[in-house]
Amino acid sequence: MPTIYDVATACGVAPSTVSRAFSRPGRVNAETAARIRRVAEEMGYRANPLARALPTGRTSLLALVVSDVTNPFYFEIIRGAELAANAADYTLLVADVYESAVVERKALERALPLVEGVVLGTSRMSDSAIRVMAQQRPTVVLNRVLTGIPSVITDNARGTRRAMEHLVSLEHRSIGYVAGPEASWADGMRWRAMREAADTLDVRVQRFGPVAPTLAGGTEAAAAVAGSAVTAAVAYNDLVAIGLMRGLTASGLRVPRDVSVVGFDDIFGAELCSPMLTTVAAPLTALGRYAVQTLLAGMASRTPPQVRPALLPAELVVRESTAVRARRRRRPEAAEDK
Amino acid sequence: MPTIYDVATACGVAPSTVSRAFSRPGRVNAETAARIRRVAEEMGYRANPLARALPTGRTSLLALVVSDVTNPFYFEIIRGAELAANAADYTLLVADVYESAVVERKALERALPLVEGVVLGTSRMSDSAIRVMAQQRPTVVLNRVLTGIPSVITDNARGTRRAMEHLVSLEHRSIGYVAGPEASWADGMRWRAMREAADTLDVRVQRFGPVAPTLAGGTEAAAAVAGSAVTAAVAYNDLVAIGLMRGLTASGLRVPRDVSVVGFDDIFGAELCSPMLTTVAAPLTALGRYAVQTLLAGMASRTPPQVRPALLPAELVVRESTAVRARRRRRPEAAEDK
DNA sequence: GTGAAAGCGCTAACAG
DNA sequence: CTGTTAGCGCTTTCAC
Repeated sequence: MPTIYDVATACGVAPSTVSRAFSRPGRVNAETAARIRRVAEEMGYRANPLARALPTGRTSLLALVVSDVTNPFYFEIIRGAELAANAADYTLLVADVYESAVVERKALERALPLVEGVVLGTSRMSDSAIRVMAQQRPTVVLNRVLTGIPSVITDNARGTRRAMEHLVSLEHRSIGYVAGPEASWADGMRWRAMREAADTLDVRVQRFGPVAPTLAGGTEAAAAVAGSAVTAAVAYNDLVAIGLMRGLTASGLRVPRDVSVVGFDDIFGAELCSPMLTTVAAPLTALGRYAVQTLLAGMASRTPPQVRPALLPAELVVRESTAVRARRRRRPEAAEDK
Repeated sequence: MPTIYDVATACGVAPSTVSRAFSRPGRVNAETAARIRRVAEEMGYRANPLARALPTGRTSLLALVVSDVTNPFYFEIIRGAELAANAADYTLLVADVYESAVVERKALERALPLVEGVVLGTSRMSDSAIRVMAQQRPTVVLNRVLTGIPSVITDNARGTRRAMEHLVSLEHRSIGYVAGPEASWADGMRWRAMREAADTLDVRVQRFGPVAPTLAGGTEAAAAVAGSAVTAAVAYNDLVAIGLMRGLTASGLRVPRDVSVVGFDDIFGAELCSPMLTTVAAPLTALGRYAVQTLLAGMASRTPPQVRPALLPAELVVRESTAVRARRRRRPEAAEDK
């Protein structure tokens, strides 16, 4: 690997001139600059990023911390973030923390000195812990609002409203919500939006759960939903929705004929199930992309950037799990046992 | 951020002693070492990884290049790789290359000077390009054999045999294979293993396709499969298998009552579909883990490591898409049109 | 516009 | 066992 010195001697100039030719092309004679670049090219010279980073701190590395790489929710987010990072000539470091605040701290400790900024995807750390680390490096949080720290979130309220309007247009008048983890900020948001939409649209809503945000969680909620008067249900997320459909089917109901089901997020898998899931699609790629763009912007301007969270629009994707309410709700066999 | 100098003066020793206290604890007085560590701890000293890497080249960074982060096939691989990397106190850099050889080169160019080694997951680069980059940094390839370069692959032959045995035990005697991309090394492997198993087990096999390795590809193949005498089909991968089930269902056949279907890989989603897919599960996490362990081992010993590819066992996961062959094959409605 | 020189924070000989 | 001395390759004043 040739160094800047090799190029310098080959060009008959000082190393500092070579350096300038790359970092500050304006401040060097156009001709010499061109010559230097050409020679460097010929020699196959590549600046050593480590050596550059040591005096300047510019590592061209950004960290994206995800709570679980294995969760389909993140795939598109990672993709979007990486796209934006690469576009700005940054490399993205994805750290997986297995849903553990402890691992998250460790991963951050490891990565922080290496990166110029970090985006926290659904962090498991406390607000105060996040604030502490935000002082060390520019930070953007995803799916969480934290006053003083830039964040980008999905417009769940609007998405929920769209879902409700859709169900109402399908003549549903009594709609259930299968709640996710109590601690989830998104869950609170969604349930509140549902109640508001219910008021506006003049329909009844009923809350089930909370359940774990998994297939099993959804299945677990099926009995209660089946036993209720509800003709449609919105679930905390797609996994819960799919589990719910499965449980409903197992207890003798048909989706969507007897009960319509709507999920949240539109993860990979929402169109793998049968019936394919109608869901409020989170702008996953955009979320990732916008998060790093916000981060980059904040890094560029030394002033603390936008204080209010960026709201990215959610969109309702209508597939097969929702249909016009049946004239009469068929009683599930399972419910008769009770 | 305190530096090594701050710790040194605070302890009344030379900086090099502090350095030694951390990197070569044996070569320094146990007492002073302890004192240094304690003081460092108190001051919140953290070695600057950049500064350490510059003279030594030890960045504690490994790269994992995946052809598409968005492909569920990789989730577990990434998880496994990250686990192994972290266990060895390395950080994993995941680079997504959007199925493009060009992007792959670029990503590698960016990451190579930063990392100590790289694992290539289903690389889109040519063999020779891979060999060139393998000279720059220790390399391990996944799902591909490349003489001279360590690789770790799934034991597809055995997995295929298990699938065939399973189908035969279910009384199937005529089995189809829906082929994936011609260029796929795994595809050739699987089809060959099927033919061999067919000989051993005395059943007939028939090849369909090739189709794209996607849901649509599978759906596309459904007509041909439905029109054939085959009572069971093995698909190139899970996505194709799910698409196939869907297509079969659409043409009036029932899975598994009329046709049994088996996939490959056991991606997230294989148990989301209905019926849940019986599939030859690739040891995804193990693949990732073993790849970085192999890489690390190769980096430790200066001798070029194991030359023959590591074969990781595949396992048949029986779910709902396979069943005993029906007495008589019901003719699909669609097939009668032909 | 260009060269010289002083580091960035750490490691690795080399002496003592 | 410990201190001294050079760097790693690049950037950045500061002079000229």
